Amino acid sequence: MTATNGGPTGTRQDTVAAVVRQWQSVHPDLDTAPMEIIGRINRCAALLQQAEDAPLRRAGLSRPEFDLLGALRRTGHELTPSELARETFSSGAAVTKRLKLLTERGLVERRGDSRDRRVAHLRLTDAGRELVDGTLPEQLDYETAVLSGLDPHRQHELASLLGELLSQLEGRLGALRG
Amino acid sequence: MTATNGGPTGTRQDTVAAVVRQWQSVHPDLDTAPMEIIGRINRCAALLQQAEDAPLRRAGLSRPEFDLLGALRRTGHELTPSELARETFSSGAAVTKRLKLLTERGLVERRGDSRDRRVAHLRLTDAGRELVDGTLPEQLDYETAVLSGLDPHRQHELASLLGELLSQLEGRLGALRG
DNA sequence: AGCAAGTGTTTTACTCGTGAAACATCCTCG
DNA sequence: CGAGGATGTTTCACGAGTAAAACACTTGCT
Repeated sequence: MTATNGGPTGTRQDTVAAVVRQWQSVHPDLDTAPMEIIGRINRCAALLQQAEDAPLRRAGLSRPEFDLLGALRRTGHELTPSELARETFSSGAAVTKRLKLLTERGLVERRGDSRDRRVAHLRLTDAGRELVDGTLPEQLDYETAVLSGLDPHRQHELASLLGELLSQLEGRLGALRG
Repeated sequence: MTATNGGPTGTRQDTVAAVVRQWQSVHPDLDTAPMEIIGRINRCAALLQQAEDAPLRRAGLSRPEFDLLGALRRTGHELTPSELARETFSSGAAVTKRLKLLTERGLVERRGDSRDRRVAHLRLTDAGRELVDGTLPEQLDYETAVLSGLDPHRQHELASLLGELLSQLEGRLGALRG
């Protein structure tokens, strides 16, 4: 009955596998393979977001906020709101809101462009940079721990496959039309 | 300068790789390996959610709504609101709201338990079941197309690694404490 | 110069999800 | 039997994101 599994390597079943099995038994004709990737990515993302953000929350930051600060830190120079939106994959409106909060908290400073008075330039304050630099190592340690159930070889393999998928998606999406 | 890459296999770089490179150059001491998995999972999930839901939206359903209907369909029997919440990994409040809309749309029916008058039992109406059965194949076809950039062998590999990661996460998360 | 079109940013109105409290009902045990 | 606590579900108040409109400014054209 449980024939799809590779072998008795002690691998406990994940919830997505169970869901897929249910669908198979209701619609044996359907090719449910995509669920095993997409369903798992979604579920992993959800679980990781819950777990992963613990060190960030301790620093009083949400992940989107940290992403914004991180973009400023890692690029090493000022960014405009629209650049921040691109860099963090969020909408301009969301960036505006976050910037408002983060500047109020003194983590980010705003400077108007002298030539073009529409645009703003954002940079980290000292406090902001210290917060990022202090939080990032903890965050990475925590993420390392979260992933430690997978041995290094598999982690590398997974990272590489995800990279391939992602670069395909980033290149091709938008070309597809439902 | 660009030494970490495996080889010139023609693989276009994904955005996460670029972000990781930036961090490396700012903090060469940090182990950024987890980002290559977690960052990519998050980014894939975001991209997939945008793309992937096209056939669902045509059916007038959001993904959470479809997940709810799908849970009823694939289990094949009635479910209570709390079972639906568990099954779709969402909060009870969210399930209540979705059920309200879906029953108003005539896709789901509610029946009170005769013994315990607190609990409700939900089932698909004929219209609901037809909608699920009509939409799922299109959805799967679409997902297949979205993933088609990866050859079948790699898809299988990826699914399997994600399954391992997910079952680790589902088992271990909560045991970790930031 | 001065207007139209374009671009960068913010505001607005709205949707959706959440946790906590409220509500309804059941169960247990004195 | 009836109070107290547990359990299933819904309501409430709120936070966060979005698309589209509004706003502010620049640029190019005549």
